[in-house]
Amino acid sequence: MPFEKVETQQVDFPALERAVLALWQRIEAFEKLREKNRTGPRWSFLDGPITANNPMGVHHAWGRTYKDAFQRYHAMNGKQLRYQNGFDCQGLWVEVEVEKELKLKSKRDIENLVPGDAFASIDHFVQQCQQRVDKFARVQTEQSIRLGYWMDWDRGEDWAKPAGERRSYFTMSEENNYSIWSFLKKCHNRGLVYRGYDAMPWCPRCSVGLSQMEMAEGYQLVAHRAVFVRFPLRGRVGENLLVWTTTPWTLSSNVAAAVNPELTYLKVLHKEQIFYLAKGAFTAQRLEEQWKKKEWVEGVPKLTTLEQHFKSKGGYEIVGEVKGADMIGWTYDGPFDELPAAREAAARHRVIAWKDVGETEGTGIVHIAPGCGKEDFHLGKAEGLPSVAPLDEYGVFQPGFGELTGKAAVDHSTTDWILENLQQKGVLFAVEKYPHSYPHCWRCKTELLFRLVEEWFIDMKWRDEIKRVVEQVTFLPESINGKARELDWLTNMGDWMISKKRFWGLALPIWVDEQTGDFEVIGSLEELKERAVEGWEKFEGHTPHRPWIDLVKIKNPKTGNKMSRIPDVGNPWLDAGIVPYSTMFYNRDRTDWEKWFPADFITESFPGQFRNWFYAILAMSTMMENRPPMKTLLGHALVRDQWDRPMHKSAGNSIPFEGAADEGYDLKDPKGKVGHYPPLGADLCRWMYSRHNPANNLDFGPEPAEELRGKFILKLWNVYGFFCNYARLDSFDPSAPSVPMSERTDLDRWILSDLQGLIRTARTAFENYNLMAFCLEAERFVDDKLSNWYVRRSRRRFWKSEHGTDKQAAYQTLYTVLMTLAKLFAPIVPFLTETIYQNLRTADQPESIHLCDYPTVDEALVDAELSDEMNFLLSLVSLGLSARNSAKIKVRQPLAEIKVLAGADSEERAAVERFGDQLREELNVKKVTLHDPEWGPLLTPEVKPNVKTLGPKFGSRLKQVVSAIAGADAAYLAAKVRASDTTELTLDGDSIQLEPADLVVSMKAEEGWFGIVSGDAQVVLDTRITEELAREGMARDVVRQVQEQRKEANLQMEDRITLFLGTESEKLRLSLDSHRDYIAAETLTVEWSPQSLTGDAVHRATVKVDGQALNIELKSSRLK
RNA sequence: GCGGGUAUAGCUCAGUUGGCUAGAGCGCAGCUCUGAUAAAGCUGAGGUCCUUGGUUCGAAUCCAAGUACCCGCACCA
Repeated sequence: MPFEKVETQQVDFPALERAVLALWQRIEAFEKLREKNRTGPRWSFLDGPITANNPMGVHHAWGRTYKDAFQRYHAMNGKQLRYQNGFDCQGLWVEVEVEKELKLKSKRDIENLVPGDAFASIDHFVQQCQQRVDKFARVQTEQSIRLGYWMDWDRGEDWAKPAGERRSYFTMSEENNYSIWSFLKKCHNRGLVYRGYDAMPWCPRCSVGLSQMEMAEGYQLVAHRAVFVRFPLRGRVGENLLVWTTTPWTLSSNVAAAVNPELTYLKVLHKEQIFYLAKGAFTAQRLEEQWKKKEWVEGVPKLTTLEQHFKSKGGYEIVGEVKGADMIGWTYDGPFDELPAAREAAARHRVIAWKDVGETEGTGIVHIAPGCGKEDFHLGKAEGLPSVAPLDEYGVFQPGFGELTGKAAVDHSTTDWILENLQQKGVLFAVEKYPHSYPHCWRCKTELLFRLVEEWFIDMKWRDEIKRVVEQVTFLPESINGKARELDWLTNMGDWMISKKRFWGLALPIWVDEQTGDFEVIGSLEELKERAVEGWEKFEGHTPHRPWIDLVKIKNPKTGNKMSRIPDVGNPWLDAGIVPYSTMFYNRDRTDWEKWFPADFITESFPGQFRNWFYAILAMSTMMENRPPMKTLLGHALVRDQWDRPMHKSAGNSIPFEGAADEGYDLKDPKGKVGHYPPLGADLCRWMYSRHNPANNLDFGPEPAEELRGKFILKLWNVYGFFCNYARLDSFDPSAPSVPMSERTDLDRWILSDLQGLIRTARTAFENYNLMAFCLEAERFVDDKLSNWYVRRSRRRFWKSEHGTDKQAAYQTLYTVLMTLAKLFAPIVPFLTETIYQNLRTADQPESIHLCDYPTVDEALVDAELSDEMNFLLSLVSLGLSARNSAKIKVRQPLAEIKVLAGADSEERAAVERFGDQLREELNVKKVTLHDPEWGPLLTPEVKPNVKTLGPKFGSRLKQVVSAIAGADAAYLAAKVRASDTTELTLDGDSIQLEPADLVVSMKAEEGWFGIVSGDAQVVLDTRITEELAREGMARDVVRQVQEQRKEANLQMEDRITLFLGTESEKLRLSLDSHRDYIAAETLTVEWSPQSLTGDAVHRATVKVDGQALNIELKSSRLK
């Protein structure tokens, strides 16, 4: 079976990949792989669900490459796998996109989609969400297939099935939702589910409260107008508290003012009024650090101290001090006491104590609005103060707030109105722009505000149980210390807010008796059916989503009252967190579940996940079974652009997956210039991801990609092409009997030995989830060892015309190496390796490389000694080339001799003896001599003064110092320098000190030789070029020029020629005459023409060899 | 503020349990090679392995402190 010719110019890798996809489909490669491993031992991978809300980007491909690579590796080792991909379906992110599509602006719009019919509206909206998920799940499926990700993907007819019956798992499936119900039931049985009334972070656009996890995502540095306002004290005429706030709208709901009892407060007299404020706050350089570090909002001036505020407003006088503790209980007039809603609070304004009040920001007196802040709420509760809740779910002032009613809290104009109003009342002391990090909705970027709401929580007081489970999991990569991060989160996290006042999501199975406040958690569909007293018929047949599930009512066994489901949907991390149970059908077949649980491996991008998915699966699994859901977790960092900036569609620096894989893409550089780039193909992306350190962000883009293509993909491809293109000419038969190792060359046995090392590295790397270690080693193997040494040194063995054992050995060796490499790399670059394999395989080998076994180490081929010796040889070659380079003699010019002084190591000497021929050829010398140390040194040190350093030290005495150095024993000085010792010299009776840097040591060889030293090894080259050597050098030049002309003449590699060489130069003629046979052999000349050739088919050129003109005329001898 | 991590060439990064003269790629400079050929290779310059102290025969590696950056948590008026 002949090999296909391999194109090595302009290879279209994406096209080859598409051909491989077609091949896989045609031969049903994936199905055959599953069948082959059907009864194998299990390897359980659990996919973290990808949000099916948009097309996948290149950043998703990192994790998916890992997922695929490890699965393929284990499959090649005969393991049985689940191959189940997951889609995350429910939640606000989908809702927001659907809102955009439908051009809806608020929750109100959603409920009015079908005018006047909230039920139908919600039903429609929920269906739209579901359809969006289906749409993008399909898109992502296609993209993943193109990436080469082998999963049990849904195909045509599968998409018509309910979500729960498809091949991939969908978190919107009934199985998933009801599994969460059983989790919540377990929590409830332990009394952990509770209803909380609290000031919660709230997004006024989405009309939804945010959990602690979500809060963390959305902090942004923004500047707000902060105000200093005075609260006149009651019963202390002319005296005021000075308070400060960055959210003026909350003043409308002021109830109290807090001071730190421990702090000292100043009485500042200003314009006949007394102002109280903390002593430390008066002169504090506010945000000094941030200003210095440039953590600032552009255009915002530097903050001034409070003292400066007073100065600039007409001066001040400090007239006394008072302890914070002594201020407790004072009463004051609030800024908006005239509002009806503030009536109750107005009567009770007083100064309260709060130990957390500081004096580095603000005034040391904190305005407390229990309806507008978490701390405020808890303080108010503790102090028995009323709460004023000013905002509705859209962040708009409710009735009772006078002119504020109907205004949105975060509107600029609302703040304007408030400031003006305070000004009119004469209580506004100062306004400033204040930059600070403020929470925003992570989804829609709207500024959050705090609102008093009722939400549902899981009490996380059982966090220690989760921690014990976490202890059993291996977190990788080690350097990011994932376990510590997870434990840290578990220590600090608050209770889990599981409710969302939205539409598309898990229906929280909480039914409430509104009259008594009793509530129940339903744990399954069956339980609900049993308990249902109303609405079941209408609900039956629907998925447990709004609005249908809301129709079902149950009865409170205590009171007989009807109980209704709370309208809230669930936090989406519940959806993703239950998948170790739901996707393995925990509630359906516990035995089967046990076979796959816990997962051997999960991998996701780590930023955020320690409080999201990792947290959710760990917490939920602890509650369900008190067991870790996975054994090993591999996290990876983020994909950035090639300039290390975050990728953003809007910045023009994100790369769509299709662009990277097939279509090419545009990219805007930091200067704003847009460039168009060709596609990379999936394998190149996969290799980029696999070779990268998962702990570090990856800078993805055309430049790093090109670099890798050049140094790895193309190198491998060129070697493969080299092999095939010669093997087909020679009709090499891979199934012919193998040449015994004893008859193979050292070079053959060396590359095979090092190949075993690479196999070992590969296996260790895959087992330890450290692909980088393997890929970097693989690059070195392909580049340095295979391409740059083995193939280069072996080329002539392939070219020669006779078909002897040596040629067969070379073919067999390279064939083995290529086949093995293809299998080693197959899990990482499945397309390229399949292409190579398909061309190399024989009929008796499996149809696809992915049906092959992963290579194992053959200890019989390992020869550590040979590897060491070869390494030394490589360093000698490098030394020799370096010597030639320094002596300015090009490699083409042959030289008479090289002498090598090896180190004390006997292996090094052995290497010189063993590989003398290699050294001779590679360095183009006639003779290699191993120098015996007993014959004396090859090189002697020569020490020169370093006048640059000596000049400043010795000034006018420099000349004397220089001659003293010249007079000293060079070997002694050199030894001192080598030992980094100070040298002492006597100069006119004085002793002078010379530092190592004052002396420049070089190693000199005897006349006519040029030497170089590296560690213990020394190499000297005979640089004397005799007439004969010069002639030979010229002959080699002639060969090269003729070859060049062959190429110019468009001759084929194997074409024979008739050649005429004409020159006026006597030297050149002599060279030609004495090397005629050599030139003929190298250039495939079968006939020498004594005179100028004639005819159209003659290719003519005049070139220069050694400065002399040479006429080259040649023609293909076929045309004769 | 609390906790964790990192700091190696101009840039991006490797560097296994402490062990030769600390490496690669890109970039830069100078070359070479030419039947893998619109490919490839070599050589060179460039290092306070963040700083200081400690442990050790020996530290880029281990320990402590400091500095800078990154991440996580808490983020407040």
